[in-house]
Amino acid sequence: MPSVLLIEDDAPIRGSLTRSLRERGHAVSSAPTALDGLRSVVEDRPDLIVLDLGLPDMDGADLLRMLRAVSRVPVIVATARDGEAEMIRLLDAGADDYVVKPYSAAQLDARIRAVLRRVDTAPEDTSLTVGALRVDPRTREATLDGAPLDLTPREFDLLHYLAARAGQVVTKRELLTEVWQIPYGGTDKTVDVHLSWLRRKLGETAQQPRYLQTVRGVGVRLAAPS
Amino acid sequence: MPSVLLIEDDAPIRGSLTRSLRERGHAVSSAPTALDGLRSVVEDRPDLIVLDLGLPDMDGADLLRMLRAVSRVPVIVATARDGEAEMIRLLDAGADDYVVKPYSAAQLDARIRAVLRRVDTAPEDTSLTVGALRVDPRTREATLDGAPLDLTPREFDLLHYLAARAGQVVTKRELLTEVWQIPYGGTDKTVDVHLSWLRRKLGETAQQPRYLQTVRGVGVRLAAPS
DNA sequence: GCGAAAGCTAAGGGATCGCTAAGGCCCGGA
DNA sequence: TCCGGGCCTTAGCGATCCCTTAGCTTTCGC
Repeated sequence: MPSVLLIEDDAPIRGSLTRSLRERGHAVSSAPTALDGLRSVVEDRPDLIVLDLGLPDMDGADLLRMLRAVSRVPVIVATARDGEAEMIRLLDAGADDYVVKPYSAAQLDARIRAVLRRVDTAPEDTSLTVGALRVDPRTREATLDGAPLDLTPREFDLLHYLAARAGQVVTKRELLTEVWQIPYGGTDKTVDVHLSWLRRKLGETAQQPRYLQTVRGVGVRLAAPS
Repeated sequence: MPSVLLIEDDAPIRGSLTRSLRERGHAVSSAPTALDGLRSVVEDRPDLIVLDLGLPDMDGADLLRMLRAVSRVPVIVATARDGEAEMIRLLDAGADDYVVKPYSAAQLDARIRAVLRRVDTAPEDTSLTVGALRVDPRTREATLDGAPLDLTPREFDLLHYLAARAGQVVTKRELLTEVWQIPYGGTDKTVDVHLSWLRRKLGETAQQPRYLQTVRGVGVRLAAPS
């Protein structure tokens, strides 16, 4: 279900829109100020933002520029009827669509679906490629030679971390702190076991490595086979 | 010149720190609130952020998390003397250093330089080249004439240590303490054996040295062949 | 030519690593 | 609330690799 963030300072409008959009099948969060909106963008990672202009704490164009700098979330801007000149500026500045106030929930819903459809068909590619191995953190899918790998959460995180550092040797300590989020303590054997499982799913063994090379005494390295 | 962003709500402090840091050779911008700080981060892309806790519009930990989500700018946190518990939390949350209020501009300047130095030297290319020999500690790969050398951990560490001091004579004692991490004790023969193995893998002998030259009575030297 | 330093080979033992299996935790469904 | 399944951790054993030590030989300096 697509999640929508609504940035709107007028509480009654915010409440009724939230309710209406939820009824129409969106997961909706909302924020009354630019600052709360930014925080929500970072923490909740919404799929789309509806941004009402005229916020108390920040100019709409500024906020839009900041949103663009932070992520590529699509933004629908809501503006008053007489602000069409600014509207054009905002579209140029990277807004994906706009609605003119007052607008109905049905109208907004239609715009949201349209924008999401458009964005979905041109998905941004965050995937990493190492040889015939592809790792996409956005969808949390990994494929080898085009065939999907069935990985557990840890296995995926591990593979992704290694793929992001392809060619480099990574110590087990580093993996424990970065992938496992254990700053100290924890045992290397845990990593060993997961590496073993990864190897199996990658169709290789420690004796016949292809992607996952152990560097004895140091750690492990993910690299394309030569 | 490194650019520093100072996020601090107290205007007099902000002013005086800005002036002091400029005198010490930093390009300084400043922001009185979390929101302005975020805007400045996005727009000015500072090299480092000094973040004073106790901002009016946002909790320090939240802001730090947002900063981290947006970019990897190093952050120095300033806190009151009695906030040490929170300090630890913030360091765990990704702060790079901290200063305790009240602090002098000189002190802050020192911290800034230290953090920038640490960050600058981190992602550098660390590979060493001696003649046709290349040693990269990051990937732990060594090549000779482009062909990879299959080295054991100790052999690699030994070669790397010598390559970092190419042309210099290094004693076996020094190698035992620095490469083997044995401050005292240990026998030179151990080093001899490893040097022998290294020679073999480098395709040379003690009689016909190319890179690895023994200086009788003193130690060994790694140098490009003439 | 002698002694000390260095080179090299071989072998034993220790550390690391690979993999399997078992136990426990968490979460979702009944 | 109980149950079941998936997933992670821990434990253990076997295998492999690598480092050290020992011993002999060679080389160098005097």
